[in-house]
Amino acid sequence: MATSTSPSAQSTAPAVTAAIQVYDTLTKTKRPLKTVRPGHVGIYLCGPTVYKEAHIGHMVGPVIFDTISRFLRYSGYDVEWVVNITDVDDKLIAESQRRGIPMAQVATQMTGDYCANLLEMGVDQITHMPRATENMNEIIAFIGELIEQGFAYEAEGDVFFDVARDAEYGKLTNRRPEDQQGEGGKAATKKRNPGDFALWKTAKPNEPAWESPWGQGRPGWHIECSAMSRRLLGKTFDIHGGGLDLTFPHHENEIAQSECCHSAPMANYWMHNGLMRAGDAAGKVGGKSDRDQAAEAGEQATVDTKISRSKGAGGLRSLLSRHTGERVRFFLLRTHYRSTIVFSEEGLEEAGAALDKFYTFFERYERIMGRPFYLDPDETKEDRRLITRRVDGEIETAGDELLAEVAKLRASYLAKMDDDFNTGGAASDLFLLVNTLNRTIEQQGLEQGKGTEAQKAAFARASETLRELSALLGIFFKPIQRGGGGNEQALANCVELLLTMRAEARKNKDFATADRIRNDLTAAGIVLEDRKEGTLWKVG
RNA sequence: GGCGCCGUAGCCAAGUGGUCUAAGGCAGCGGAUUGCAAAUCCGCCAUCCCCGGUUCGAAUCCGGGCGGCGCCUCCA
Repeated sequence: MATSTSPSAQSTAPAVTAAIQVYDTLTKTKRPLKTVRPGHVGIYLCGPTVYKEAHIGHMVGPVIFDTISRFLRYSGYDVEWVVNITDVDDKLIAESQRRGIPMAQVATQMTGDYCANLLEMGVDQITHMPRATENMNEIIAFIGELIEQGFAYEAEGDVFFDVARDAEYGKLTNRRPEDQQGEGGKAATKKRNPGDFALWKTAKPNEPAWESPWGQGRPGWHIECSAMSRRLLGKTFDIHGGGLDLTFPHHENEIAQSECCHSAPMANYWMHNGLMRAGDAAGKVGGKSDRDQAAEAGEQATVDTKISRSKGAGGLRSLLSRHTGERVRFFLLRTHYRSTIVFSEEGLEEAGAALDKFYTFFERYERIMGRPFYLDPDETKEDRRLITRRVDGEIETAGDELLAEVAKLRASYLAKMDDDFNTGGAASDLFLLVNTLNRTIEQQGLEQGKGTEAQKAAFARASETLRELSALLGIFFKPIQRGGGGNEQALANCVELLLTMRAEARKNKDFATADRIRNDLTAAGIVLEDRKEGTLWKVG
């Protein structure tokens, strides 16, 4: 496969890399990314309906698209990424009635929860987060245009999209309305065809409602995405994303609305991430089989709490109390975004064990270089979005063996990212990179201060590449938290005291005492590491 | 019933026509190092669900099985 990752090709190439391949669900093909506007990528990702706290399944899309955004920006694109917030919908109304508070309050609370979780996961690339209720004029106007063009009709205060008028309807998921088994739902009697879907729903008493040409009501689910994507990204934009479960009916209907209205493609690439499922049972996390199981169990509690108790996959908040956001993010990115991810506590633990390899290296780096591997927060706060550009990360090997190897790994890593954002494959190169770095430390005795200046410089440059590449996955930005609270100094003093005692015991070959101190410290959560230069400890 | 996806070592997982007698991680096993450990380094650990076909050549393409999963219900 042709890539432009060789150093010589890069230096003369334009700012934007032409080698990025994207898989498109609509055409079922992988093809080079060609954007509507040169150097600019518009991405629309279907966001959450904010009626309940988020679970881990809701993070899959944001994490992968955050990573894609980073990679595109790094590759020279100006990225505009929209994630919508659905803050008006049947479930929101139900939740507000159950809790006896206004729908808007539920939405605000849950949007806050969602955003807090995003930040915890390192998702900070989003450009716009438009809310449906703040785009009513746009939505109503869009519906009006569809009616005007004959693609939609009004029926007793409801407005439906007329599927029969769209010759291409069903092209995304390869289905025809007449093959479907559904009977059209509650509003079936008002519809011309069972497959017609609501653009506008007339309000029942005591429901939130907006004024429209068809009376008081609220928008249907799909129309907000057509209206808001047009407002922010234009009639035709580059990438539309979402979970695989949204292909039908949601995305199919978005395509119908937007493409009938504009006689133009809605998005040039449709990207769908795989769903997450629970490890011990069938069904995706939060999905149908979960709901069925909960129903069968006759639980009083809502279906979603049942999921959290039975699968351990419930509220993100509790998950993030057991695992760092970085760990969860890495767990998600180790699998290709189009694959199903099987959720399990063990899988998360394993991701953590893998990350420890890097954390250990960062400590070695600090001992050698005398400064943290992580960038100073002040250095990154201005533009944490982009640590470096692809072209700036090119390595001058200057005949150095280490740098030559690092350059090779970097090229391999970038080639995998170029190929439909293969984060799992790319991550493997990160492990090879850290292994190379560790080997260099061993061979050159860098921790004993033995290396030459040139060797140290090469090591520093190679480490810089590790930071550059890991930043693309959105990991290793901030120091990991070890120890806790304001007692850190006191803890350190106590441990140092015990280490002094142990050192004396070892000097006297009193290994029984030395081992007892180490074992008891281990039991207390302090892990020791004896080195030539002295004993290191950390809260493990 | 219709439309799709998936099946690679004990586990997770990349690869989707030759460089694959198949990456990487976790676990495990040998060795170096260590007073013993830990960490690190070196080494070991799979012929790709089954059967048939296409091809000079298949984990990769086609057909048929078996097994798992999703959508067709306003679920990311």
